[in-house]
Amino acid sequence: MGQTKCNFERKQPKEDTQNRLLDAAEALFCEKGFDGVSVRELTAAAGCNVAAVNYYFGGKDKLYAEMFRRQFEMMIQQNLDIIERVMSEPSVSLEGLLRAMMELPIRRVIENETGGKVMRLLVREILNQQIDRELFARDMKGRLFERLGQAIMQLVPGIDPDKILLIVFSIDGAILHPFLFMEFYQEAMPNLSADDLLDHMVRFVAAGIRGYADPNQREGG
Amino acid sequence: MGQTKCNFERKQPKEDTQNRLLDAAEALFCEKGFDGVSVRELTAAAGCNVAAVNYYFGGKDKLYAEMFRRQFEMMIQQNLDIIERVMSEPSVSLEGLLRAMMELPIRRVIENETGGKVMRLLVREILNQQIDRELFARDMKGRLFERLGQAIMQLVPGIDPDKILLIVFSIDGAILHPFLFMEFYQEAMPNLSADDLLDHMVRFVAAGIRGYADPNQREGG
DNA sequence: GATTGTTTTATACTGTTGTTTGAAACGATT
DNA sequence: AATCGTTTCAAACAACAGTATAAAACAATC
Repeated sequence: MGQTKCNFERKQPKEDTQNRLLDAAEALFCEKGFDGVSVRELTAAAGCNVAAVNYYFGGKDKLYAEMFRRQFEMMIQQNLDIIERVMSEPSVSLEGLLRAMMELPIRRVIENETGGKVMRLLVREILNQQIDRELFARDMKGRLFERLGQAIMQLVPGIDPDKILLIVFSIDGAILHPFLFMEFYQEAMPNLSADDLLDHMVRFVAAGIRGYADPNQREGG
Repeated sequence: MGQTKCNFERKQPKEDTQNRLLDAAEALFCEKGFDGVSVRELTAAAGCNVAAVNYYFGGKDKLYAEMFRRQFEMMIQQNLDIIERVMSEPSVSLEGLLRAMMELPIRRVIENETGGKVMRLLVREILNQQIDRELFARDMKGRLFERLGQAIMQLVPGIDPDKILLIVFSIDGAILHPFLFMEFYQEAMPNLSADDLLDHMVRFVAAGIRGYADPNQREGG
């Protein structure tokens, strides 16, 4: 359906409006949520006809899902890349890993970039239970959390393997909170810089993790 | 408007449907969100006519706001009461305070009570920016967080007062995460009990906080 | 240049939304 | 029993939602 025979040339127009729709979806849905945006508003922003979203995606919900899938995939991969990069460094440390993982999202949300809004929307939709739970659970928990757990157990010895998932969840909670409530952070602490916040988060979370280390190793780095 | 002269008798019918509507609103909105529930569905659940919501509250949004205000007020007050109670005990400790604050919400969400759903909805709506930000900021941050910060500084000496708000926010993040993602916790760790989770959270957060203590006091309880 | 398959368009359709209306039902006071 | 204010009701309202349709515009092939 919707494929010309020569699929290397002349698919400019098709992918063009299709991508314009995806871009508009990203911007508008993140701003107002699924119900807050009408198909007409969406297509107006993309500069095409109302029927386009049905023609290309088969419905508003399908477009929503597709836009989400892409963003989500990107986010997971970025995080995995960061872990691999940091863990391959010779001077690797728990604090270094935590900072590396936290830096990108924090800076993004502070500078109010698109990536930040997408992640907020992601959480929003998980809460709204309007998103494919399987996708989230498998990709997020299965891939990212498992890898992060491995890395942390490697960095700080003596952690009970039964507890590592709880620890990873707590890290996630620490990252998510400023992400979700950045405006309250900034309202309560107008002079808070991204570096100050990062310093705090690394310090707090690292201490929390090291609380789980084998007491024999507790004092070591 | 809508008040009989003798206001001690015979306001049964009025308050009755009004409360039935608020109850239905609490249950349904928490389940499906504002847009997910129609006025007809709402009034059907409350067993009254569609016009009732406009008659009593002046609109769907006003009913929503009113139901929220009540729940929110209750939640803040409960938390403040817990802090006062714990802080007045002779055997008060940081771990004791944390456990007391975390116990109620965790048990609520694990047993899937109404209170848990309301809190999820609260976060959801803050993310959706559909709620009076002033109400949240003033009550939540202004009252609860300030009191909690005081209590913690009292319990673990040597914390830089400039950092206490960040610490309180991090505590909030630690509590919120299992709250928001309990189903993933249970899916990933089917045998996780409320006590196990509480133990972890208290341990993790307490360690994070004590990481901020004056090094001289670091070893003391 | 006619034909073909793809994309875009304007418009219509069906359903649902929140809200309004005016009359009926109710309960209590006179 | 008549009157009063209050509450409930069925029905209708206008607006907007997502989707479907059929014709037009387009680009490329033969």
